[in-house]
Amino acid sequence: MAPTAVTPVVLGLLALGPRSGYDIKAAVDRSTRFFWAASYGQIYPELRRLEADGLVAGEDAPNGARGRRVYELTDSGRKALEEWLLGTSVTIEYRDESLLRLFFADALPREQALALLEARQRGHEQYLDVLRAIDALPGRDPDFVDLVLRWGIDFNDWGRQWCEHQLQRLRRKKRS
Amino acid sequence: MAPTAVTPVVLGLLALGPRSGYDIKAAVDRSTRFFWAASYGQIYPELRRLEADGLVAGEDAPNGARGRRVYELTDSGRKALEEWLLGTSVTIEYRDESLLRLFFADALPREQALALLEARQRGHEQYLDVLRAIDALPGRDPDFVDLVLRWGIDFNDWGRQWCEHQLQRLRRKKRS
DNA sequence: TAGTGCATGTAATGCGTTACATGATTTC
DNA sequence: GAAATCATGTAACGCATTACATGCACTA
Repeated sequence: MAPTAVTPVVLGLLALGPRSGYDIKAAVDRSTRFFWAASYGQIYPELRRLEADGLVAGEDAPNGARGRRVYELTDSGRKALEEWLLGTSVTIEYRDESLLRLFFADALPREQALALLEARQRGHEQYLDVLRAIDALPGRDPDFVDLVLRWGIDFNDWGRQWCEHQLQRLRRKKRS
Repeated sequence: MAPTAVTPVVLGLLALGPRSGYDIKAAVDRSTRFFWAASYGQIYPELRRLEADGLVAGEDAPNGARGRRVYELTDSGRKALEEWLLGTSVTIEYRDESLLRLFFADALPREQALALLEARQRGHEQYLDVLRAIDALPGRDPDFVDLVLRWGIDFNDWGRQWCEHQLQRLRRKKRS
């Protein structure tokens, strides 16, 4: 089966340990969703496809009468993950409404345009709060999982400062 | 009509001057596509919707026998743009395969994992080249158009340095 | 016992890209 | 005369989200 956008997340998360579809969705919402989202509508069908292809192995692991199916990576699954990790595809999709507003902000009176920059700065600050709260959670993550969290924190901190700096620059420019 | 993702781009670009659908697509590909893409399949139907709603006015402006329809913003179109500019929606969608790779890089031998960071750094460098070439193009842009281009350049420059710095840190850590 | 969380799954919907069709004009 | 660019437009396809349905288990 041709891999889809959700394939690497499922394989990658299963590489960190066996999980159910529900668990995978929960892990995504805690971690990769900031740069790679996935929904139930993708995860469950994908797990069945991957099992049919022998990349993951599912096993029923009910809690009492409540059904539950836990998947783990097979050897070919691990190999497929490593191949993807070493691959060269570079999908980047970015949609940022705040940047789009800034881009068209010349249509506004100067003060309102600058307020958009301030709003963007606050957005970074709020994001920082969220990520720092995740960072403060107990338990240590593998090195590269932690590295990516650090990226999120550093990026938003940079973005916050960038907005501040540009605000100063543009206010100076206005006066001159 | 309820506004869609493509509505603000069309209104915003028309605020910078009258354009055809083709022109809009070309402008998007030169500018907003980095953070807000749009395709013909969105732009042409949207122009007809906006005209039906009175937000833009189209006029046939053929080049010889070759058909061409140029649109300009009406007063209510400008008002709709300003409303969106002052709105509070904050759509952010981000899909970055390079970050996803890093996130799962613990599954690789250390050296190969670090190579992923190096690859990300090169990605930033290439992006920088593209944006700096755009920046070097003759003609000056409105302040905030220029600000967003500056953001792209500064962000990639920051990202490049971040990768470099983390590479050093992780290599040091390995030795200890 | 009511509410929340665990757990699986799918149908409907919406959105956006890709690819194609058509044809004129300009440029080399 | 060929190739690239200008210009409009749509149909098909794939992808992803949303929303819903179902029901068990724990906890306050």
